[in-house]
Amino acid sequence: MKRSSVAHLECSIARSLELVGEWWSLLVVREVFFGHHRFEEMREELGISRNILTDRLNTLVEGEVLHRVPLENGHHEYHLTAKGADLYEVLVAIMQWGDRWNSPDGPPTVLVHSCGEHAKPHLACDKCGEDMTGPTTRLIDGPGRKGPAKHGS
Amino acid sequence: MKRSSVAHLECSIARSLELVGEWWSLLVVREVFFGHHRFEEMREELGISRNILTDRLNTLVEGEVLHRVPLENGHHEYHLTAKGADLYEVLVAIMQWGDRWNSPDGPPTVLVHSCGEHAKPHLACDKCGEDMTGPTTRLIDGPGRKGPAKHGS
DNA sequence: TGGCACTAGTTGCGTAACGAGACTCACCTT
DNA sequence: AAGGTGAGTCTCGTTACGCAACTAGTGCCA
Repeated sequence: MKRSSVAHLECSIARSLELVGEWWSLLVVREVFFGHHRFEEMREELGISRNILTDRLNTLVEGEVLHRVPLENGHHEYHLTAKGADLYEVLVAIMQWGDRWNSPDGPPTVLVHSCGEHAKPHLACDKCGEDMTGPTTRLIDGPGRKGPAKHGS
Repeated sequence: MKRSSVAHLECSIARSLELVGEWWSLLVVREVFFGHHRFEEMREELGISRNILTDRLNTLVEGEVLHRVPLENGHHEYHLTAKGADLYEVLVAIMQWGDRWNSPDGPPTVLVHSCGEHAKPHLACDKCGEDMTGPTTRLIDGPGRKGPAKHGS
């Protein structure tokens, strides 16, 4: 049996994970964010096998998260597309969760904002600017739902 | 060979994925966020095999993302711990990315903020309140880094 | 131009993870 | 007592992953 697709779920989380939810995928994207654009660079940094890295890079290129930039010497580099760069918030959210719950000695890496502070980003409402934590929100069906109503409108 | 650990990476992203990065894990957490607390409920909703769901639930309980709440009839439910509830921002970030890039017909589910608007949450700096997109930030080493410096101090 | 090194893979093989369905076992219902 | 439901376990076949060895395309240097 092939690993199940989750495309039937009508859920943006499932659709995203279909593309970047495999083991290693988000870490490869992280490498590119950190400025490691070459195959061998990523391999040494992550300690991933060559064949797996090849597979993940191909998947990410097909999914338009990365694109290959040819170099003059016949080699090439992997760079983020706009879609890939937009994963920034996902990686930051995951990093912060790890900082809070899985880093007893403090965060290994800290974000600095252009305002000069060691900032902890948080989710804010783009309409009112207030904090958007779980209890302040609810879910409703959106225009992209084709199946039976799920969250009430 | 066992699937590689990524614990050596000294990275909160890697540590987080070590716990919730497996196939199905975040979708199981999503189910609990959506109010599906029972084994059969999640199984039917996700279409996941029983043995895999058993495994993922055990891993998430061990990792203190979920905990079992016993019911009077001998059964039990799975609920979020504080650590699990804190994954909210991660799931929202992933959902929004999917909304933007993988939902041509519009988002299947929409977040409504308590201010009454169909809001798109964004990352804001907790110090100055301004937007925190990639270009406005940089990374430096934090107190939890034990290995060689990586991002400069 | 033969030899060596570097980069970026590909191939083959062994092990671990996953998927489907059958089976178990406890409790509930009638 | 028979049947149904919830929550798993077991078995077995397929897929994914990890490693090491191999290949192919430069680049360099003598």
